[in-house]
Amino acid sequence: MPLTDDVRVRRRVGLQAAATEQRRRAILDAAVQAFSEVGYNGTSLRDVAARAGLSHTGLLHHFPDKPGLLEAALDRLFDSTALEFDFASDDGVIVMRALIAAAERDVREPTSLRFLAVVTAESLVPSHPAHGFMRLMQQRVRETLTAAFTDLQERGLYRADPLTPSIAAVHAASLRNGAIAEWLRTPDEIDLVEIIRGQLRMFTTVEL
Amino acid sequence: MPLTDDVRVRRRVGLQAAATEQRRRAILDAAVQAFSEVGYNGTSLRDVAARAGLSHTGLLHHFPDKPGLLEAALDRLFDSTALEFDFASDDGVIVMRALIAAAERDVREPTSLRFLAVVTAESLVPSHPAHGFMRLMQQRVRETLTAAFTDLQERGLYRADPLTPSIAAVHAASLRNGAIAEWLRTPDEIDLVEIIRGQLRMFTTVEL
DNA sequence: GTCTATAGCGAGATAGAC
DNA sequence: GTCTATCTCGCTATAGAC
Repeated sequence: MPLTDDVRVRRRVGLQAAATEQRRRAILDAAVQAFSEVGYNGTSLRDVAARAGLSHTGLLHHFPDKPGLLEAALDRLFDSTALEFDFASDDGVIVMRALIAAAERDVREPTSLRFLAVVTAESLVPSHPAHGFMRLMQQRVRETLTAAFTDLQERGLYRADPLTPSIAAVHAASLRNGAIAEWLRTPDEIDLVEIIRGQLRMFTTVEL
Repeated sequence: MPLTDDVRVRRRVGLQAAATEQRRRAILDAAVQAFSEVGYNGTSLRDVAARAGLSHTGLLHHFPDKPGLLEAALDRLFDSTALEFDFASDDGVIVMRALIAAAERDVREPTSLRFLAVVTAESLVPSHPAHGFMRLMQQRVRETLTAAFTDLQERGLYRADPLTPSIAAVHAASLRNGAIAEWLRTPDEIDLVEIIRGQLRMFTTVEL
């Protein structure tokens, strides 16, 4: 039972909603760009708004405040990443390959990576608005990797002994984040994909 | 040939210089504390000055400006670290053991570690005042580790093949930085020393 | 060497017109 | 839905008294 039966009204409302959605996307794109360049703390709402082509009060019509803007940008990033790569698979081999595929995509298309790395780095201090979110993500990544290495071990494809799967998970997560930071500082001196692939190879007999 | 022969004047001047030096140290201690808690960007000169027990203008008598304060704090940290641990040794085994000893000290006494990690993280964005300094440090660490692994390889104590010493250096530096960040977020869930020792063991046959 | 006072800026957020 | 105008705040840095 629609609120209105007038098809012209519905169409107009639909168009408006689509335009608003497009506006929101443009603002989020601008925010990701700005955050990745100067960090969340270094970015002003006026800066984001200018990149998106509106005033900062116009921006605040679409998002409640600055932390809300960051949260929306992070949510969108994680939703799209989950769609693209199957980190949730039960199969450890698939997770290993997803890690490498994600690194290859990140090197080709580094905007999202830079955004996430910069915000992750900033959020090390507990007062940062994304601190809690990032700690949750860190724990989820560790759990995912632990499950993947455990699966490999049960299938006889694991060779990192005496490191346990949960220790190996910390190794893999730490090296990944550390290497991303090194790569962002000196992209010409590091082959990020090979660093990550090289470490995962030390943990499994599967060809990667 | 002293500027004055009056021993009382020399003594008074010496006492004053010592008091000033002590004041500078207190300010640097306060700055390291503040930076480690809320980061360089999140810290105001008023905050540092209050912790050190003087006004922010009084602080600016001892340091030229905010970037100058950060630089002085970083210089002091690296000078004291170089005194305490022999990272410059030609002997790869000594460097490996220094890395583990430094981690043990860091876990016991985490203030310096937290300061360095937070500033390292923040300085990922190029506009940060410590960006250049940290990139230099990153390259120096890589060179040091490459030399250490090369030394181990020449003495038949290296087992990370097919990883070359320079690749292993990136692995070691990245994992160290990444693990420090993980540990600072969830200190109870990670044994930082064992993570670092565990990785170095994968690279050498020496008992660590 | 340290202070008070203040200049000057840029930020986040709100009010109200259109 | 977007704007201009404004409020209020905190910051770095300087000037000048003591």
